[in-house]
Amino acid sequence: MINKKSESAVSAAVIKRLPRYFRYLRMLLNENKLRISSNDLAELMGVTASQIRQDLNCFGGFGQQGYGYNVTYLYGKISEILGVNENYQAIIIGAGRLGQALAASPIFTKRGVEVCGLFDISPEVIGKEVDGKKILHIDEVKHFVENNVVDIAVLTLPTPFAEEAVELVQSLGIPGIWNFTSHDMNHIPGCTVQNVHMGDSLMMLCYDIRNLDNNNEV
Amino acid sequence: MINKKSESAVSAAVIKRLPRYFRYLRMLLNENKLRISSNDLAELMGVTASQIRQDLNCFGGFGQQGYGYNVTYLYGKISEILGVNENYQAIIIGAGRLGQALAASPIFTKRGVEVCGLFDISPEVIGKEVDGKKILHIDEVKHFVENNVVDIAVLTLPTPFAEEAVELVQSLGIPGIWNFTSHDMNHIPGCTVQNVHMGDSLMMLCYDIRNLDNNNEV
DNA sequence: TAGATTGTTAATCGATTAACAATC
DNA sequence: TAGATTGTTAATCGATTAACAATC
Repeated sequence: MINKKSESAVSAAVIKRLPRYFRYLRMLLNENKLRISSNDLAELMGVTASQIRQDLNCFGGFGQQGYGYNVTYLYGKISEILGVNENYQAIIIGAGRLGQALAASPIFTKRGVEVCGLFDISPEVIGKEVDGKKILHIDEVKHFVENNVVDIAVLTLPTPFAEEAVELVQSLGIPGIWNFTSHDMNHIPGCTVQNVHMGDSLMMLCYDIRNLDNNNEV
Repeated sequence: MINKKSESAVSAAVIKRLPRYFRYLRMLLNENKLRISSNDLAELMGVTASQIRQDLNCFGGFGQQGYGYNVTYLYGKISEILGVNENYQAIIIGAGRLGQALAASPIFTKRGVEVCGLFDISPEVIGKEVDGKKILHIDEVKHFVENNVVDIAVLTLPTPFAEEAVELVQSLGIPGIWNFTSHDMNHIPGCTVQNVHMGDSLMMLCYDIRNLDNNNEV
């Protein structure tokens, strides 16, 4: 059983780093590294050992003085914290190129999430099979959610339909929204949202390129 | 001409917020709002007016006392800062479902970036046209880059090939990497990198769902 | 036991917010 | 001019880093 050390929520700054720990620990496991100190992990990841120890201690003492951290154990704990073993079920709303790409990729299964349905409005894609699942008409989603547990709605439809989709997801009582549109979604009552905002990432890249070697005049 | 106010670089925390300002200002323009105060914008975006004024002042005084900000002018300035008018050229390395989805989406053009080439190794996709551009064999990329200005390499190939791809991009002298693999890319000499890490986003979503209503026992 | 390394407290640093003088 | 709102300095808050006592 995992409990936060206190009643106070763990800060977003810490949560944001957990998936990265998860990735590095998985890598260590693949290399059959069974033990690692905060110092060695810090060097590997390019962060401070202090930060690693502080971060992990938000959730409990996973290490052992004089020894370090057992990689298998720590990986398991972080998986638990991140809900990797919860077998969350996701539906994809908007089965265009992006929705289909995600459905066919290992991104979900690698993290213990299962895609259980795809929905769209376009007759061109409805009925098509992606990764063994048929794309259904969005009108069927209500019936589907009533008969299946759905934890996550992946929004891969065009941005102009984002607001509409949020209302639908809310009305269906799906707790998690994974938002790929460029529509800002914050504070949706009853839902928790992760905004991917790929466009923002591209713009930051452009900023960085432009400012690479002090060439900051126009 | 845009200059940072001092020689010191603007903090990453500020840069990360610029695309969001860009989005909101575009929205205001679409609504024919020609003028906005930091207070009104703050309310709209759910941040403090102080933060907005501080952020903008990293780049210059774009407002006017007693009046506020001219939306058209401010949008132009932020576009300039983010390099929207630089007409950056991107090639997509890995023209699978995700690469094709991005190439066919408006994500690039909306931000003034142009996709000038797609590359892959799979005979199944080579020769195929996406958004009017033919997918070429990766062996042709060197020749292509020698004859075309390329600012950005979009890495949409499977993670196991990420390291190889980085070396290639580096050797070609492409300054910007937009990384969609789950391979961590930091401190690549000569390159600036933006990691999308969609998987991390999905994991944070799972964490949030699991911790929605204090259900933090396993 | 001695050495190593954690867990945790204290110090530092940076980012956010508040306040207000400058000024349109 | 008076009112409004910025640009900017000062105060607060939170996050990161350093230090070290606890302990395996």
